[in-house]
Amino acid sequence: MQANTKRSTIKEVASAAGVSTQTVSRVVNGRPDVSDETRVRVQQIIKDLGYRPSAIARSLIQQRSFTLGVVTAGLKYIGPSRTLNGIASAAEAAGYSLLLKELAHFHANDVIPQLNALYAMHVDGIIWAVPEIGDNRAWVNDLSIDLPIPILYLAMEPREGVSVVSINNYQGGRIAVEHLVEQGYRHIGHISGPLDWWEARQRMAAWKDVLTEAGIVVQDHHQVEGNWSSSSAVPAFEKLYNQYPEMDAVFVSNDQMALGVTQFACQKALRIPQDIAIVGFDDIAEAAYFTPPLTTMHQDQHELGTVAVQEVIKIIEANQSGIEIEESQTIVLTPTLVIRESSLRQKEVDRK
Amino acid sequence: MQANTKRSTIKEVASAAGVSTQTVSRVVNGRPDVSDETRVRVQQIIKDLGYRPSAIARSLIQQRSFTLGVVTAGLKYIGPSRTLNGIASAAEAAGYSLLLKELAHFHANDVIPQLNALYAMHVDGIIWAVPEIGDNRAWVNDLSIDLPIPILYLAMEPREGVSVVSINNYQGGRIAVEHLVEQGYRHIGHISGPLDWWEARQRMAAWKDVLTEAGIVVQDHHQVEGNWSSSSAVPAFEKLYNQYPEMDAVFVSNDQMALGVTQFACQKALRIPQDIAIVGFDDIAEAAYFTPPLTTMHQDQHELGTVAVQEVIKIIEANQSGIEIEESQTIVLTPTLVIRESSLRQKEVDRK
DNA sequence: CTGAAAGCGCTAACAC
DNA sequence: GTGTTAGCGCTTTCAG
Repeated sequence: MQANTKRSTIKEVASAAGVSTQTVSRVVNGRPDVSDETRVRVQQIIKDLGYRPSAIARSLIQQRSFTLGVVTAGLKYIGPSRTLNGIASAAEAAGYSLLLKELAHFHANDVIPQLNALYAMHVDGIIWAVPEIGDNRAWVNDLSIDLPIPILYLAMEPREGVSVVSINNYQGGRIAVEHLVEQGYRHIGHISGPLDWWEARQRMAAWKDVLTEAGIVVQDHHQVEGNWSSSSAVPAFEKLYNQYPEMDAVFVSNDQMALGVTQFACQKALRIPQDIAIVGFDDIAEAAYFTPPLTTMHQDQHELGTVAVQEVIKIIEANQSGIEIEESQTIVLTPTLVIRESSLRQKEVDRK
Repeated sequence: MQANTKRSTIKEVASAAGVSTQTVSRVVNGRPDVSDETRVRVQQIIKDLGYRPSAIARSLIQQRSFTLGVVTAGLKYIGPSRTLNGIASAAEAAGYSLLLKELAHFHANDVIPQLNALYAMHVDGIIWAVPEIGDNRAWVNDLSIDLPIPILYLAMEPREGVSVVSINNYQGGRIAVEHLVEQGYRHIGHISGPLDWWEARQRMAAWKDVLTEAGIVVQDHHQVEGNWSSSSAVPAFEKLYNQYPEMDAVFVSNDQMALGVTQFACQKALRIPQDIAIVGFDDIAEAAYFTPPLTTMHQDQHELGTVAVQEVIKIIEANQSGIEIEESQTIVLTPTLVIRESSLRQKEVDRK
């Protein structure tokens, strides 16, 4: 039992045990070249003194911290949190600690201080998990902030010379809209996310392409922009419905907005999916319990995080052992369609 | 522009500038006792070499890291994420970094390694943000893991000799149920969270107490246990409804479960709130867009996090300047009622 | 205003 | 098996 006052050092353990600090170090690190007798004695003293080795002193000398830096934003939303969850569990499994920085805003482009702060803490690698918005990626190719450690980018448009792990939003959008087309819908509107978001543009582009390929003419007034929130979707859908009254289905760029659409439709006595079919994106936990349950694109943000961790660590280990590996890898995960009631062409029997 | 290869040191800067490392240190730390000429020259060289001071070397010598350890669990749920969000923004504002550990399970009680890992990284304080479940707090009073740094506990039953920042779940439960009683409901059921959770027990106790005080007899079959998820609420509510058919209102221990209840009610053609009123707990972003919009207890988990950070830092700074402060403070935040349609006694006019 | 020496807590490399 | 020496990158202390 140690006193709750100060950190005990390897030196104190050494002198209490009557050995050198070196021997204590060997015991702590489980090296084989210590006699059993010594080992046991030292271990006992370590316990008695409540000695806990200093990881940062070790980092300093080994030039290796077994720590990963993570820069994120918008943790109050479930998407970024699920990704962080994946990062945290993979890091834990790999024996790495996590140093977390959250940007105050998604748009923040004063990123240099964040990067420097992480580097100052000797992180072995960095995962940049802030979504790509507007020009907040302009700095990526700025060599002046080049760090001697790997940086892995999440949820970003793949780029030359940069490691990226991403979800294929374009493909996801295609699958969603193709599903609606297959169900027989021909007047398919779109509520997009904010169009300065790369992900929103990808999903919208897919919507356009699939319809065009199906021989359906896409016009500007078939689409309205939301801001990802349920509240934004209510006026957005109202506007869309007014300017596109033939609309019989809508691809909504995330589930929160789909919820807003659902509420509005309910108020206007529009039946889902008989009068208007809905497909969302994300597959949040609540989607299965909307009224009616929401068809949506499931994206595995948890896995996005775990893959990211595995990739940085792969690069770190490779650098460590001097192996040259291809610098910039790009990994893309594809979302999957989860079909629920909100998008199903009803059979005659279903119409009461 | 430095080469993307290795960390440059204070020594390199010093010799390149023709000064001592001491002088470089003074420049880096903005000390006044350097001539302007020297300062400018050194700053230029720092830039040229891409020198970034090592925070861990500094931590080692100053015995102070300006880093907080955070232990959390369940980041895939929105509650813990919102708290982490609050922690992160407050830490950023105070100039502290965050070292994050996520427990694989809520129940994990092998906490010593987590604590030790954080301490090994020289964190200045720890925020324990894992909910209190079963006996996963048994270790709190175990002196053998006493650390020489402050630990602040979140969302835990207040205890002697321990600093706690918590949300008053009992009070929140009372407010929720009192609202239903005021609306005129007399047959109020309860779907609780898992009863090994302290928070679930608190809310349930409040439900019992308020009804009893109102002269309403509470019986065992008026309550059913869920597991916080929407899916658990469907069979839970079905069972509750069968065994308590007079029930005209239900206090559900979180919003996800309230959503499950909503869906089931809708399928059974039970109208909300005419046939069954619902009050939830949490005020998740989606709650305002349920059909009908959900009355719920808003708990400010973001603030829970910011307050926690401010408290640990207060203790840290006090210890630092040798001031003795009362060791164990308890701060309790109270949730607020957000009234929406799901709980309103309808006027005649509202009934079509 | 600037520098030299010592050392934070630990481990690599080498001796014995 | 175990100890000694040196030093990771920085700051504190004390001289000048």
